[in-house]
Amino acid sequence: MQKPSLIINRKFYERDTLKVAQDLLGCFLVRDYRGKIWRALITEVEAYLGEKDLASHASRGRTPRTETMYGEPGYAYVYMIYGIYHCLNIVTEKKDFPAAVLIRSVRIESVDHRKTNGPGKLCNFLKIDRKLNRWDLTKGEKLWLEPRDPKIKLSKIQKSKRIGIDYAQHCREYLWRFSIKS
DNA sequence: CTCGGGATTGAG
DNA sequence: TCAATCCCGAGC
Repeated sequence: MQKPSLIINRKFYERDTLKVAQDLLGCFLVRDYRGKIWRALITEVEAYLGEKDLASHASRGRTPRTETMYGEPGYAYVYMIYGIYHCLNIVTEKKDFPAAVLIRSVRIESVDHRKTNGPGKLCNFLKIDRKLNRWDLTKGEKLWLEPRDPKIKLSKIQKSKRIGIDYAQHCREYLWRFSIKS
C-alpha cells in the first residue's frame, strides 16, 4: 500500500475541541496493522474538554494516565475500560490543556456495522490497544486520519448527551456527542 | 483489568 | 510525621 497522500496535520487538532470533534465526522480513521489497511469513516464522537469537565479523566488533574491528554495535540490517547475494552481518543488543543475526542463509531466498507459501532468494538476490530497510547497520528504510520472527501456532502450533525457518564453531575447535560447518519 | 482516592501501615 | 502500600469503587 502506498504512503497516504492526505494526512490530517497537527494544526487541525490544535483547536477548540468541540470544533475538532464535529470536523472529524466524515473523516477517515486509517489503520495499518501488519500491512492490512482499513479505512474507517468516523460517524460518532464525543468531546472531553478540560479539567472542569467532570466526565473527563482529566477532571482529577494530571496523573500518569492522563498525561497523554495534557500533551501535544494529534496524538492517540488509548485507555482500557472494564478490563476488556479499549477506547481511542484523539488529543486536541494546545499542550498542557487536557482535551480529547473519543471515537465512538465508525463504518468500514463491506464490514458489518455492528462490529464497529461502539468505542470498544471499533478498537477490537481495528486492533487498537494501549501500545498505541501516545502514538503520533500525523506520521502516516500504523494509525492516522485523512480528511473528508470534499465531494461527499455531510448529513446534518446530530448533537446529544454523552454516554455512560452519569457520575459527571451537571456535565452530563452537555451536548458534546456528535454523530452523522451512516 | 486499571486507575485513583482514601484508609491503613510502618519506618524513622 | 509522612510516604509507601493496601483496598475498594467505578468504568461506554
